[in-house]
Amino acid sequence: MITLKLPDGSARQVAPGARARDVAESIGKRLAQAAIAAKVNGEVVDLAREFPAEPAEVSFQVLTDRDPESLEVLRHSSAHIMARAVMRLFPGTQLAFGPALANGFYYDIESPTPITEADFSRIEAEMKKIVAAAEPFERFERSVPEGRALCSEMKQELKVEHIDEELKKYPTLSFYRQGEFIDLCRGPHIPNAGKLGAFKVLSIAGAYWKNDASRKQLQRLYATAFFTQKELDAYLAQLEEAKKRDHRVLGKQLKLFTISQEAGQGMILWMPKGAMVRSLLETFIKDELMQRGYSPVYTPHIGRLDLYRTSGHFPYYRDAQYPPVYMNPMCQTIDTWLTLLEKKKLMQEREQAFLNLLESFTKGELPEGEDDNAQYTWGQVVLDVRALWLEYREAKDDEGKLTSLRNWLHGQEGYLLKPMNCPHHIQIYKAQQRSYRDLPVRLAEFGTVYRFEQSGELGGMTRVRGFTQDDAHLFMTPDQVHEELVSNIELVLMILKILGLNDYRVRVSVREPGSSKYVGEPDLWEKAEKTLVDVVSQLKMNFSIGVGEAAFYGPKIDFIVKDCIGREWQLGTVQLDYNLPNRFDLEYTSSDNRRLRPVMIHRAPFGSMERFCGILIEHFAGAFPLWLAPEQARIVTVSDKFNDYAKSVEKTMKAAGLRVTGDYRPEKIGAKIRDGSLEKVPYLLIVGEKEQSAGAVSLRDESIKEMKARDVGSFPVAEVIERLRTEVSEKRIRNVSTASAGLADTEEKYSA
RNA sequence: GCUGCUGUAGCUCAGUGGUAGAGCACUUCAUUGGUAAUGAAGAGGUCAUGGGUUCAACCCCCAUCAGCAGCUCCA
Repeated sequence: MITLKLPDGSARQVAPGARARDVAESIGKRLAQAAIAAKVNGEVVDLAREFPAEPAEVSFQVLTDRDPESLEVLRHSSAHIMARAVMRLFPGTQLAFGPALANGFYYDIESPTPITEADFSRIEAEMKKIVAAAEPFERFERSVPEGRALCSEMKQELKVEHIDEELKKYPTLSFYRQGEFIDLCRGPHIPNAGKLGAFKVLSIAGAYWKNDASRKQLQRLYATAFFTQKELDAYLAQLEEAKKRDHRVLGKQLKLFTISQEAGQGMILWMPKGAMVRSLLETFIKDELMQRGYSPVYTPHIGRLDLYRTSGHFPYYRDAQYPPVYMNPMCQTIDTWLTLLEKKKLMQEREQAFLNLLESFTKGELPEGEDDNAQYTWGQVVLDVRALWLEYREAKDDEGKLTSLRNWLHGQEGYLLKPMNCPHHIQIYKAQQRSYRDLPVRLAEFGTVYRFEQSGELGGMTRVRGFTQDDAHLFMTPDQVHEELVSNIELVLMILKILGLNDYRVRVSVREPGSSKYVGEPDLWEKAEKTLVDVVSQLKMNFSIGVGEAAFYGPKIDFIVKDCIGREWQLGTVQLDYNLPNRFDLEYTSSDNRRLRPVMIHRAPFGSMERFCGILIEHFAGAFPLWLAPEQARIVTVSDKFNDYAKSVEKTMKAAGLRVTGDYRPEKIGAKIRDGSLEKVPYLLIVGEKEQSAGAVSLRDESIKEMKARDVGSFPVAEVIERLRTEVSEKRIRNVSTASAGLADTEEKYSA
């Protein structure tokens, strides 16, 4: 006999081979009816699963629609039901994977005729039929060869491939049958399709087979499912609400920023109100940094290619950069030539074309008189090209050709739009002799960088091609590292706290073992990674390890927050770097007069101003705290008889350092209040007969939820000024809603 | 970059193979109103761009650009 320990502490005996469903029935009929799955020793299993003889004692729980695990089971089963419907409507469909997600599920498929949004209603109708039939999910097992044969027989080639690549190491394969539909699947599943209360097919998108961009692209059908229609409706309503606070929507409505097709994709144009918010944030952090011993610096937006060859940015991350700017107009072409040769993709025909081009440049007379290219004369171009042409023809093999192209390009003057600020800051460090007494040197700059993100990645302010980091580089002795790390982590935490951004997680990002995308010696990496883990552990922070998330020069601690539609974004970052000091040969003089290598910390508490402000817009739903509000108060006159008094109030308040405007349109007061409210002005100051005679304003606080309670009474102007100034200096947070706008957050926020 | 969808007035969106509409916003006039929308009139568009099909294209086809969803990527 097997002993089951139930959640209420009681125990039950069952014979081996008994099913979870039998136990549920023996406990109660209603429980059995409500049962979705069971949990045995922490593992969720089918109700029909038989208890094995071993172990003799297990914990046991019946899961009903009230348990969160059940929803996951339901959604996974829904994926099967959806796949079954698709198979009926699109014969010959290949199935890949169909897992449950935090808010729904998907199934990756490949159908002979592509599915479009227009098919969603048909798919849903077919699913309804399957649900109405309420057929059971039946599990059965096969040996690997038998299972493979079964998949092959069903013409499910992707499943066969998966068995061959992954599953063949297991002793048996499990399948689930639902009517005519059989799917290779680990389970568990709901007892029958009738348990699916409400569902909706949401979207279709491309997804690579096994998440590998080099493999074929399948169609991924997204949907969601719930036990009741009411829950589904609530979820869809939440999605709608979240959309309204999307920073792209609010940014337009509140005139915070714009992106113009003419200025270029991924380029944020800060409008006056957005710029005000950013400027206030910058001032805030700048003041903090000055107190913490940072030195502000300024560096240009472009830098010589050699600088970035030394740092490693240029060679390591070509794909993510704007192409370099060369003085010689031929360089772009030679650069392409070199890249093709490096990637062994230079066809002979193509090579000949390049050579012909070079040769054509070496011929002909030089133009007489004034040259119309001020940066690089034709004479220089011809001489340069001729030198390369001669050398390249001499090259005996690909190696020789590569060398000639490389040497030539290295001799050409070129600039890169800077992808990072560190090399420039390093030059400032190097510009003078550094003693151990000077360290740590902390150089800070709001540095604008440019990265050529793939076009499909761009969106709003959170993923852009030009952005400004609240960057700083700290140069220190090895034994100062710990203290500097701690103080920077505290800075990030302080900022998040002041803004009420409490929904974040911490990740220690380390290198991917065996990957070639990192510079430096493994033992330095080892050391750096260990240091970071030690520091966050010591600070008793919850964190996860992000393998492969490190920067190419070192590991980092990232602070990641969610936007209102549930996507995660890295904001603050603190990075430890033993490599760039080596590459740039940085030194300081120690107390015993030796030349030693400093250590660097790169850190950006906001990450980028663009992304941070984007997240903030969503976090506050556009209603910024008073200290950040672009327009802190707006004077609303009851009629224009009071405009003169209102203007004097406006002047007084502006003189007191508050950002105040006046609405002097000949509109009715209700309309003006409505406009002010929609524009998320924190305070509206109503001015009419009573206020004018009393030297007062009537204060309307827009952060009060109940509209009728917003009128908080009449106060003397001086008192209102005092009140607002206090709120500003306290950086009081008004009206904060959760960053995820109530979206289900079933994932573990932290893992230790 | 890939797959799919979308692009009409400043904004949100209707629309038809026979050269365009609504609401809001804007301008003007009237109204001087006490805590979420006063009324009227007016102005405003090469229907993303470039080709093609057609007697005729905003509509159909192709390409490009951009946006959205997702995948891949993200120093």
